Amino acid sequence: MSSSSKEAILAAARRTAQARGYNGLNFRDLADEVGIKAASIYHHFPSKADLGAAVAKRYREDTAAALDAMLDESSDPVRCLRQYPDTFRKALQNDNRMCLCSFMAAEYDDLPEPVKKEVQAFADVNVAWLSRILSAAGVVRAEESEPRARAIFAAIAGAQLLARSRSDISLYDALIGSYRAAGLLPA
Amino acid sequence: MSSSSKEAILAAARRTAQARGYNGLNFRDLADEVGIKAASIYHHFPSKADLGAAVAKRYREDTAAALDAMLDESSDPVRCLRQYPDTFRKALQNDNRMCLCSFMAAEYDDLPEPVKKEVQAFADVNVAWLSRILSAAGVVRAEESEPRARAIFAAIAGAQLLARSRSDISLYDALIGSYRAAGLLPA
DNA sequence: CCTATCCTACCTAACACTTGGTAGGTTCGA
DNA sequence: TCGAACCTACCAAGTGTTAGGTAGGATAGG
Repeated sequence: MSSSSKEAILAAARRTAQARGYNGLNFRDLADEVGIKAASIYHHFPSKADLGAAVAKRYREDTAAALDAMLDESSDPVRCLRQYPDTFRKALQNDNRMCLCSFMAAEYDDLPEPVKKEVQAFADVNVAWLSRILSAAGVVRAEESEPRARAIFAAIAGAQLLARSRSDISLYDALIGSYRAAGLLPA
Repeated sequence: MSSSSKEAILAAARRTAQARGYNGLNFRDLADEVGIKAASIYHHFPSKADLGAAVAKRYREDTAAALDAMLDESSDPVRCLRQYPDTFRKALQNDNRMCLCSFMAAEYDDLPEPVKKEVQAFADVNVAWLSRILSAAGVVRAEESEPRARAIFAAIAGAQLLARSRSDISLYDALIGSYRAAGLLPA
């Protein structure tokens, strides 16, 4: 298959970057994981910056697809809103990993320009989706749905970060519970 | 002065780590900033891990002192609660930097054990302070003050992260405003 | 049908550079 | 004269990246 190695590189890079960030990526380890040599990665990606951008782009696309699939499964926006935190929970379940773009947000100063763009695009996808759902659910006034979407996105990213720093997924669950109790998320 | 270089190293390391993380620290650049040679840092800190732990410890102590000073200035807990987000805002104002321990929470997998401990201790300090203030303010039931404190801490860290990824401090302000509007923070 | 050519996907081997860390000095004030 | 504070000079490991090569399949010309 023409793309099997390329896909394997993308997948391995995503896994690593969700644990060690963009700066934690290196061609030798990546190549080892895929079963090829470091130099061969250049056949698929012209530079580390390009690889990083490709990984972030794919991550965003996958997330967008997952969110849309959630909508397809249930047209009840409140149900979708309840399920949303699970998308971030999955990363923690996966060996205490975190959202790729949260990590990259921290690394922002060191990021090549195209990667920065992708990080922002990821946030946009999430906020747009949340905003739509909030509107549909009617839990906030129309003009408040986007600010609220942003607040929810930021708060959940923060919860994931804190839970990661304690390797404690039950802390994540508790934080989401507190967000609901406080009224940030619908109870 | 016996400690002037040591203090200068700590200060420079903190500045760098708030922009590039623990992995972004390196002895040569650090030494340049302080005006000494890289090897001389080893006179003050036996290893990078020790330096990292010392920086995080000092960061926590400084934060604890600042929070206590806030309490001294005003005994009104609601007022303190309103001021709390400013401590995170300052980092953003300082060249789009972020909380040292949020960055290190992302880098968690790569952190030496003593540094991990300090990262957790920093969160503990913040949560304990917030919890005390929330109790004093009586904005939540007593048994909810600690969970709520955690939720506030996590949410604010997330807001800082998102604002950083856009180099947009007004986004941070807007997020804090949304937290208040949603009821996570007292209005 | 055979052969020359080309392309894809990979390889080995090296490059220049950065990293944390060490060995062994020198300087200088108490 | 002793030790704190700093130095020069180095090392081994790891980094992104490049040069140049090879195996094997597709393709086209005779």
